[in-house]
Amino acid sequence: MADRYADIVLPLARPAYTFAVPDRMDLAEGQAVVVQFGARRYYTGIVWRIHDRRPDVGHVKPILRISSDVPLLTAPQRRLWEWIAAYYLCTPGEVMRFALPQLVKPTGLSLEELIAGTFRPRTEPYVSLDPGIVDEEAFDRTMAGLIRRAPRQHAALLEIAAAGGERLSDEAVPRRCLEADAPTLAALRKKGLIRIAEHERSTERRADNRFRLPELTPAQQRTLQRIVGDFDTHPTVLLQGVTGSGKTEIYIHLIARTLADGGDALMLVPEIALTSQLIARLERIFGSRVTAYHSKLPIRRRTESFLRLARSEGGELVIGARSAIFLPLKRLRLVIVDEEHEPGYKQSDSQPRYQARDAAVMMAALTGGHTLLGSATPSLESYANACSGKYGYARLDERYADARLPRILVSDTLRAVKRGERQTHFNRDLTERMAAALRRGEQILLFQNRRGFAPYVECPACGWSARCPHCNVTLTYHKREGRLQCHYCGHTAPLPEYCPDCGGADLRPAGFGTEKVEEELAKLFPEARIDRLDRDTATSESAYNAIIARFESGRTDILVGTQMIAKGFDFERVSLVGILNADNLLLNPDFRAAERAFQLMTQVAGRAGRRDAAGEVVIQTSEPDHPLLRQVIDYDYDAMARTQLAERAAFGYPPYARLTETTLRGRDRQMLYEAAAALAAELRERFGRRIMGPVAPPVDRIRETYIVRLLLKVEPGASAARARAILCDVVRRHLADPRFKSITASYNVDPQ
DNA sequence: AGCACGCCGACT
DNA sequence: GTCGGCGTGCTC
Repeated sequence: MADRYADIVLPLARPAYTFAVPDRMDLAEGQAVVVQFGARRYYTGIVWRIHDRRPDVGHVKPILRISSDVPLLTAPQRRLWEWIAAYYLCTPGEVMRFALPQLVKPTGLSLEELIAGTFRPRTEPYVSLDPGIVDEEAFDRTMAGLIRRAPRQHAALLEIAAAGGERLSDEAVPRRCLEADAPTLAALRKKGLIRIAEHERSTERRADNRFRLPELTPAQQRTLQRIVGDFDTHPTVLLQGVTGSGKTEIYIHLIARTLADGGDALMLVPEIALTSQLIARLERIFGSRVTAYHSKLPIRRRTESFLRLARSEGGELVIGARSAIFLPLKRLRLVIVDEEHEPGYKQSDSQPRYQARDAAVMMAALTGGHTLLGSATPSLESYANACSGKYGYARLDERYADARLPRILVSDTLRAVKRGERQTHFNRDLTERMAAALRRGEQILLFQNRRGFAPYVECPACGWSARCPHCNVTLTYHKREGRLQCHYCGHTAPLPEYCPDCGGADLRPAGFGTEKVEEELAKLFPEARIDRLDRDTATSESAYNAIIARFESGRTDILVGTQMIAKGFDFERVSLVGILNADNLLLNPDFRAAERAFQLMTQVAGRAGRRDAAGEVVIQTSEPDHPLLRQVIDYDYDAMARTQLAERAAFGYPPYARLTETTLRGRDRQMLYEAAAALAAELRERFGRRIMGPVAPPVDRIRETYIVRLLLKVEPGASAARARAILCDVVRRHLADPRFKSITASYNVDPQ
């Protein structure tokens, strides 16, 4: 028999390495194995390909053992990894690091430790009757003895017996399913009447498919039919539904159909931490079929979900963040991407820098399933795909109960200042309406796109401002700690008393964030109950939920917040929404700025308006005539899309071009810029005007490391894949120059 | 990514 | 005289 070899993907930024398959090892592609890599390191890797070609190296190490009884990856998943690695310019190993974090053990483990470190499932206490009383006679005698002197123990025993089934048995029931309290159970255990033991958490699925589905309005019904019809001819359908039209109900019906057929459904949401309300609703309908998943769960929980799904035979519903696309759903038929326009679907900070929405479309294609992209304000990429017929398209324009969209008023801050109608950050247009709303006992949402108190501290006398010594940014003033902090490297410094430059004593926090807005509101409306929702106050899911609950129950009158207030919840009593400063949204130079601004303002505006009366929205800006505002006021998505698509076409931006961003980093600024300029020149020989830059990003130094970027634009029709291959090749050769040894390059394909 | 191998400063 | 700093280089 010929020698067998296997290419093993390891969780590293390296290509697959080839190991020898021991003679009697029964190995399949997609399995996890343990190998020795280097002198002292052991890794779990994934068998990518089995073949008989010996690699051209002196020594080929053998695979040490198979480490999983279930195949960890389905065939479509391996194809997805390959696609992500090829498209987003990383290695399959980097995809593995992210997709299977439970297999990326800390190093320094001995082989024994690594092997012993195989997964231990989560357990919970289970209670069972002691075998000694599992007998009608013995049980009755015991019960009779307890009924007078220990009624609670009597009740508890009865409950345990009843939970075990019709007939008396020592079957174990989960502790959490019992009403009996801990002391009672402890007493029973002490008497030897019951046993309590840790068991693996029960994983049985409920078998029935009769879900209690929400009823659809006629409009929703029509839209559902349209989607189902479009799925016959299009693997992907875009559902554009205005805020409050009930896209979720349609999702639920589609999920129910999928599960009833024995298929799996995956629902991606942009920020899973903020969707506990949605998860609860899905659990009420689909019971234990629901798995919530995101990368902030403890590894143990993630592993448990992962293995349970790997062993499942279908009928699963996963609701998760972008990382959930990597779960081993064997019968994936439906992927729903909710709020598909959200930038959070693109992973930007680390490899793999993938766009989960696009990966979802690819995954559904690989499994022959369907993808539904849902949004009130679709990304222009998806919208263009719908217009061109690449995606199916369904629209849902009716709000529930004919709820009207809130009226939007643009308030000119400069004019308000001139007329003396501006107090701190509030125009009179806004304060008057706030006062009126408070008088009527209605609630107010205020949106400010910047958290914290003041983004910088400056000296009005000489213009000095506090900057980070390690990064090229101003330090943010955190009032509560009374310190300055760098949001990039974490450096902190005390707030100086005097200006270090001119000795001036009048250092001022400048700019404003949510914390400052909150403080000013308290002065303006001393009797109002004010709360704040941003990353600083919603530090955990429970803190977030508490703020939301206070507002929902009417214990808060005014809620100030960042984007966070635009997500998830619908508040019935909100009659007024204020956008405190639209300027930074409108004047951002990014090519996506207008699209983002429209999406954000529309989303925030959608929070206003009760079932019975239209709400009002006040947008404060110094650019009241900006054409985008007209489109926001009219809720005219189509006009926005037409304008923006025309601009993108004229200037060659997505969806009319594909972008790849190359980032160069180095500690030696001079050398970095030299390398970048030379590289750009070399690339221009190949790509001409398709190369832009080098450009220093807004923050061009972080932790003593300088950053420059180059952008490659490839027009439709040309092969973006080929262009990227050439790009990587040129960059690799260029950086091989010994002078540029300390410079690193990274890529971001389709940057957001 | 890690870890080894390899050449220059403050410690027993 | 050695312990250890982190700069390059390799891992089937």
